[in-house]
Amino acid sequence: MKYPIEGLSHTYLGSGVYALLREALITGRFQPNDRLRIRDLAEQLGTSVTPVRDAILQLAKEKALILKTPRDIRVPVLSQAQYAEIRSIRLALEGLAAETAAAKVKPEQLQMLERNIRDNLEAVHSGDLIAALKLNQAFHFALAEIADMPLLRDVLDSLWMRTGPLIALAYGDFNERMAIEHHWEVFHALQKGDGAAARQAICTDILDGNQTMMAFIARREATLG
Amino acid sequence: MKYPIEGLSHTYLGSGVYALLREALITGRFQPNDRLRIRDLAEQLGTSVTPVRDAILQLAKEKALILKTPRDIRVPVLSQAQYAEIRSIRLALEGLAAETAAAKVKPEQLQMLERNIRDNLEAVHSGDLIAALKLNQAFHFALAEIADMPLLRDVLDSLWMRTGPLIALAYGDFNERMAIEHHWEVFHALQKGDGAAARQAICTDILDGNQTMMAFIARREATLG
DNA sequence: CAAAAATTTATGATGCATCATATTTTTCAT
DNA sequence: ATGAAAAATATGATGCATCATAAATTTTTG
Repeated sequence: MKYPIEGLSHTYLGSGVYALLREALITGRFQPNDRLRIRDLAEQLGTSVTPVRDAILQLAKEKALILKTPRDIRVPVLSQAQYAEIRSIRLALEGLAAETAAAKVKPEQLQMLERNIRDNLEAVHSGDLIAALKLNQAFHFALAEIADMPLLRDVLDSLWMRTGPLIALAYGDFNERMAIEHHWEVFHALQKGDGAAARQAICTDILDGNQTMMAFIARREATLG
Repeated sequence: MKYPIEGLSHTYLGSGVYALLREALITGRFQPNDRLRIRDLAEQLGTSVTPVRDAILQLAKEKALILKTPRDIRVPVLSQAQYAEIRSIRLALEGLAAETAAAKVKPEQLQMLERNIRDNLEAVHSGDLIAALKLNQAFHFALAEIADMPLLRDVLDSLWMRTGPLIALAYGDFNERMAIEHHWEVFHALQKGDGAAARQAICTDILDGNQTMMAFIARREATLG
């Protein structure tokens, strides 16, 4: 697996490495409990260790990576409790974002959302898991952007990165279809400017598939000790 | 001003520097728009630049510091919009924490809260601003801990760090008393196990003084351009 | 052969030299 | 004196050498 780093913003190699690792986490290129090595990554990326180290320290701060010991860097394995907590936080924050978005959404943003949902449907039908995961993420983040809440958006980003490896793994394993019908409900609620309905819909979307995921984690915990 | 770094966790000078800078931000030792220099800090702390750089990059990622240009590192100035957004997020998350805490709180935790409130009252009466700020913060974080939501706690921590310099500045400027009477309401709600009341009380606490703070920001924005 | 000890290896932390660039100061022509 | 140009300075980014330590491997010993 190669990660070319061509053409990345100069004056900040570290940011480029960060972005690459982040992407790899969200699209499941790394799996929970995978170990990362600064030197290896640096070699693959063709940089020195410094930018890689910067990026890894940042990801570790967000808990998107774990420094089990000072030199054992791993993709974290989420416990059921951690997954449940993230879900609770997402319900609160994405609910807030959706509700706020309903009062602020502009026509072109609705168009953008509609486009996203259609693309996502297509990706799901054609079995392109990575594309579907990215579009799903984009939809959720879009609500925070429409709500004009960039800080909230950042918090979501951080939460998402932590569940990324697990989600990708689960969907990859099950071959289960990602369900996005609730995105339409969110869309229509925004269209009507109905904040309460938008909140309700996005929360349902988050809760949808929750049982399956909790069961998946439970099974993993049982298997791997 | 000296920041001794004695006796800090070995195997990680960076964490120590991070903790010191964090503390300095929250207690108002740095003011909004202050510029920080890696080399200066390294010298004051008696370390090399590497750990300082690590810490600063981390703080920048959390937006507790801003890299205006790659080499102009500053304490961010919050706009009214940013302050308002943080307030909205805090209402959602601390509300969730308080509500959850009400269902889980243990007697010794109630004692701890009571102790915190009494200490805080004392600090306010004796005019010890720094102590009062720290105790206030500890109270809010305690709710997340009682709710057993460590991730939420981390998010709050990050949000708090961003408002820290502003709050400290505002209170220092006004000589206004920090009001903590709502902490008692939270306490009694937790005692009764009344989640809704706990949520209500902590939200009121957050909103209390909100007008004053918004006005303060507005005045600053007008003054400083 | 097994357990303990010693050695080697792997790997991140730290410090620091160098580089590029932004900022400041100085110089100089008008 | 003024503004432009040039030089000097300050400062973060990057790469890398070195260090400390944990992990793995080999050797030794009973």
